[in-house]
Formats: sequence, structure tokens, C-alpha cells
Amino acid sequence: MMNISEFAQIAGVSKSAVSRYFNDGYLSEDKRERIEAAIAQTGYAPNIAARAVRTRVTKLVGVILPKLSSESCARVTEGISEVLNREGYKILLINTANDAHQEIESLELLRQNRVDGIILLATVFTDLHKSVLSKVRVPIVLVGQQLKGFNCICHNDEEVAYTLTRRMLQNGAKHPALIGVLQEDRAAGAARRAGFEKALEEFGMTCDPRMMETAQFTMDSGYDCMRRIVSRRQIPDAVFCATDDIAAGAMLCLRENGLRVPEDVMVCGVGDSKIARILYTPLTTARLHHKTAGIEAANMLLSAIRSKSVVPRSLQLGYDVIERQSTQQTELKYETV
Amino acid sequence: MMNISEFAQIAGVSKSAVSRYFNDGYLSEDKRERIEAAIAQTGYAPNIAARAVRTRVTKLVGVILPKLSSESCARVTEGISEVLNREGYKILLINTANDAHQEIESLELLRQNRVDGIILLATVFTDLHKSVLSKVRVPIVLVGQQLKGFNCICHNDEEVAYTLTRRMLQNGAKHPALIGVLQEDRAAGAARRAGFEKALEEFGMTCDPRMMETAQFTMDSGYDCMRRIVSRRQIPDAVFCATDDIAAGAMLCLRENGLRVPEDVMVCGVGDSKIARILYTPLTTARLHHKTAGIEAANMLLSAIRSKSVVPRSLQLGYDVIERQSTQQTELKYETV
DNA sequence: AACGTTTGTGGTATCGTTTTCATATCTTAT
DNA sequence: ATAAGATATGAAAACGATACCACAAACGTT
Repeated sequence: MMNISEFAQIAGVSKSAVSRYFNDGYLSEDKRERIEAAIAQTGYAPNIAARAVRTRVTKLVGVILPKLSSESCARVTEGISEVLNREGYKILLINTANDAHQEIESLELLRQNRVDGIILLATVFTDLHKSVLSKVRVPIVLVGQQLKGFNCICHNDEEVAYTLTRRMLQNGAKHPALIGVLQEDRAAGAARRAGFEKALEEFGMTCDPRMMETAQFTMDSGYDCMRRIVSRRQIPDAVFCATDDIAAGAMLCLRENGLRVPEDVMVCGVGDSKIARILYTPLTTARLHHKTAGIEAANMLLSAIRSKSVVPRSLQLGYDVIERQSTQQTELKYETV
Repeated sequence: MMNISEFAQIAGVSKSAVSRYFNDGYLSEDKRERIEAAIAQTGYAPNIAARAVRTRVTKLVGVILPKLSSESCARVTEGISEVLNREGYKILLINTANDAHQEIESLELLRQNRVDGIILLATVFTDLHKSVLSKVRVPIVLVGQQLKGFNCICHNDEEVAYTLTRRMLQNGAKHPALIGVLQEDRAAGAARRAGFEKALEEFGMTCDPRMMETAQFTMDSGYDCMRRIVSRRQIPDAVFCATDDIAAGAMLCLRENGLRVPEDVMVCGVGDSKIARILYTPLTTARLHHKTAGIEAANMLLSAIRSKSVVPRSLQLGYDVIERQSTQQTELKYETV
């Protein structure tokens, strides 16, 4: 494609005039018209890379995420994209496929590309993460996890889990079980488990370790975990699942074992994903406003880029409990316990 | 961040040597070591934008898609990302939110950014699309739609619809209905409808227009369409839905109206999305290999970029029919017709 | 009439790379 | 011993843009 000099010659103006046309002003009407005519004729458009070299601004934001096909990630990214595109920023997308090693490498890649900012949706933070993150000089926003000293958009995972679990206990559950995710995930893993345990404590219960399982973020894994629980002596009468997908898998397993939801076992998840609504028994869950999280993350990043402020901010988004059939109190309840 | 000259000085070598270190060879062991030491010390990494200006290669691929939070789009993108990242290409992501206008604008944006290639997942192609696409000078791969003169990865939508519909007819359906998507979408809209009609024709039937509805790509829209059909005199005994989401909505509506699936009404969808498996009645559908489509699209693009070949290629991927409960033949069937 | 301000102009230095070029040294085959 | 090739080197010229500069014209104000 043509460069600015050649184009300027065709338009019959100076390079400076062309540059001014695409940037500031101070351009006579005459030249403006000639440039516009020349654009219509040649289709010239300035080379963004060259501009980036000169201005040291790429208008590029790196977005690192663990799994694009996860509904929550996709929603967050949609929110990010909405804001960033509107503001003239472009997204460099990196899907790490849940590979921590690739997550670190990606940060290096983004540094090479001189992105103006980074939004990171990660599940687990190792010390290596923290050290690499600290070395990156551009603004960063973390989504879904809270880390001291960094900009964060997060949810009150503990409270979400606490509220949902309490709801099941209030509805009469006596033998609750947990299907969580790995503790290293401080938000979806540790915090949600803590909320679960807090609710139990409040009701004077403790959870039998045999009633606790750790799943991946998939339906299949939820299914497996539930099967392991069921295969033991005692059947729980309530299961708190760290995500809706896990809950869906768990319910599938319960159904296969002739256990009814909610009559025999209550189930709830977190996330209000599409599947929650249309499960065999509609699932009680908590809506987490993923898209809003993306929008807020992008806004926070932009304001950090623009103000060059160094004070890290942390924003906690609210949630809504969506109570559906899967945790409803039933007459049968007390008979089956 | 430091530039190559400054870094070269610190390392005690020439600029050329540094450049050669990051590119080809012809570098003495001595210098190589000094450069590596200096990198460890300073964290220098070459500026990609400057390289792009000089080499005229950005290693950037633009990916335009209508809706990231759609499971199929996300899967395709995951496949694209897998290949492209491995091959050292980066993804410039553009989510158009189903806005045709923005789709066109995005192509202009990608042109400005001098991407090395473009992968476009679009639903509808207008003449404007075609004209803008023809003007773009870089290789393009279309996913999900077939367009003469362009590289395409697509599915045999007509055959998929035909096969699924025929299955329902073989299982005894006498009054089939269609919930499709807009005809302008030649793949998911026109082709799937054509397949549906072809199957009907083969069984000597034609479809009453009152048995045909056009939905958006959402569950809610599927629900609304089904309600419109149900509200009319005749109730169908089979519904072919253009997507699983639409089918899920339709089933929700049927259930609310006291109609059982499959006993009263058979239902099938297309896509084998996560929800199909866990619906109230597990949904018969066709698996479309979205991730593979993404992988193939990326491979096709890379080979186009590398060979600079101009001959457009078109690849049609296979599909698997997943027969679940929602279309099973039942004893009751013949009584209700 | 003298002055300051706004508007408009084009030449040139600069951004951070890679590539070319001219040249030097070291092998190896003749 | 010499030529030919491979290996190694740094200076300088691109690549395609913007920022800075000095200067000119037009304008309003004292």
C-alpha cells in the first residue's frame, strides 16, 4: 500500500498537510478537499504501525483469558470489546487454554507489542505471575480475582456462596455437600468454599470431607465429582456447586441415580449461565454480571492509561440470587432425610 | 522502553548485531553471550511496530465475528487462536455485535492496521460486503458461509437439515414445523430451510407457511416463535430448529403448554451445543465441529499468506448426527397425530 | 502604525527497527 | 599458494509516519 509521501504527491500537498488532515487541524479548506478527493481515488489510509513507532502509542490492549469458550469469559470479553472499540482501541486476544506457562509467555508477547494496557482474566496466580506482572510497565486490570497492588474488578465470591448455601440450609438441608474448584483459584475456589463453610458454621454444622469434591470447570467433571460422592455411604440432601456447569453435571448424575432435584437433593450453582434456566430442574444460581465486569474493566484500564495514575483501584460488583426450582423446599424433604 | 541502539551500547555490540540476534544468524558466540547477558539485565525486547514498518509484515490476523458469547463463534475462535498463536501470529479481535455496518468499518480498520490476513465469521453478506471484501488486498477466509471467489470453510447446511428432518419424518412425524433464521443468512437461514423442505418433498409433503417461523439466534426468540405456532389452530408433531438455542426455547414453550417432547412433538436443533445434552429432554442435533472449522480456517489463511496463492479454495466439513431422546419414536406418537 | 495572536505552511529530524553494502576474517578445496 | 566460499562485522539507508521548527499571512487590538 501507498505511503504518505506518495499520497501527498498525488493529492498535490505536502506530507505535513496529510498528517495534519488525519490528526489535528490547521488545514485550509482547499487542501482538505484535495486530500479527500485523493483518498476517494486511491483509498489511502495511514499506516498504524508507523504511527505507533513515532507516537509511542499503539492503541492496543492485550486481553488474556483462560478459555474463550467458557460463557463467562466470552461475556466479559464482549463487554471489554464494546468499550474499547468505541474508544478507538484494538484488542489483541490471547487464549491461554488454561496453561499457566502460556499466560506468562503472553505477558512477554504483549510487552513486545508495546500494548497500551492489559486486561487479565486468570484463575490462578502463582508467585511467578506476580513477579512478571510487577515488571510490566503498562496499566493492568485483573478481572475476577483480587490481588493487592493491582487494579481489580471482582465479585464477592464468598458472600455469593454464603448466601446461596444459607438459602439451602434455611430450606431444610441437613447434609450439604460441596463441589468446588481448586483452592489455588482464590476467587472461584477458596472464596466460594469459604462462603459455603461460613454458612454451615452459622447453622452449627461442619462439612464431612467426604462431602467435598474438587472439579474442573466442566460439566463432565461435575458429573464425576457427584458420582464419587454418591458412591460413598451417605447421600447429601444439598449440593453447592462452584459453577453452573459443574451443577449441570452433578444434576445429570443425580438423575441417573434416581435422585430427584430438589425433592431428594437440592442443587445450586454460580454464574447464571444460559444452561441454568433450561436444566431439567431449573437451577438456583447467582447472576454475576460478567459483561458489566468487562465494561468496567475496560473503563478502569482506559482511565489508568489516560491519567497515568498509579493508585490501584478495586471494584467489587454486586450479584443477584436467582432462586429457581432446584433449591425449593418440598414436603418430601423431611421424609427423605 | 529502551531502543535497540541504547541496548546495543549496553551490551557492547552494534545495532546490527542485536538485530541479527533476534532474526537470522551470522553472529559470533561471544556477541551472542553478551547480548543474552544484557537482555537478562535490562529486559530489552524489540519493538514489534518498528519491525512491522520495516518488514511490512505485521504478523497480525484480523478476526471479525458477530457475537463472541455465541458458543459456536467462541469455539471457532478458539480453534483459530490455537493455530495462529502457535505459528507466531497475533489476533486482532473484532466483535461486531451483529451490526453489519460495523462489520464493514472493521474491514477498514484492519486495512489500516495492515493485518497479514483476515478471518471473517459473518452471517449475512450484502453487496456492500462483497465489494469491500474484493478491495481488501490481503488473504481472507470466510467461516460458515460460502461465497464464490473467496476462501471458505463451511458446513453442508442443507444436508444437515435434510438428514435431521428426514429422521423425524421416518420416525412418524406428519405435521412438521420449521423455526429458522432469516433467509439472508444463506447458510443457517436459506440452506437449512432448503434441506428441511427437501426432506418434506421427499415424503410428499409441503409445509404450511403457518408452520414456519423466523427467529433470531437466541433461546428467547425460539420461545416466541414456538408460541406463535402453538397459538394457531394446528399443533405440529415435529419442529426443526435452525440452532440448538432456538430449539431450547421452543422446548421450553412446548413444556409450558403441556406438550411433551418427544411424545407429542419431536424437536431437533443444529450445533450440538452444551445445552443440547442437558435439556429437559436431551436434544437431537448435529455436531458441527466448530473448533475444527477454526483450525482449518487458520491453516487455510496461513497457507494463503505464505504461498500468496490467488486461487480461492473451499472446504466443506462433515457433521455427525447426534440422536437423542427429543426425536425418538414413541408408542403414543400415532395416537396423538 | 506597531504589535500580538491565530491560522496555515512545508522542510527536516526523529521514532526503532531491518536490510543492504562494503569489507574483513577464517576455512577448505584446488 | 591461491581462489572460493562461508562466517562475521558495523555504517548507513530505508520503512512510513508525526513533531518540531521557523516563518508567512491574516486578523484584531491598542
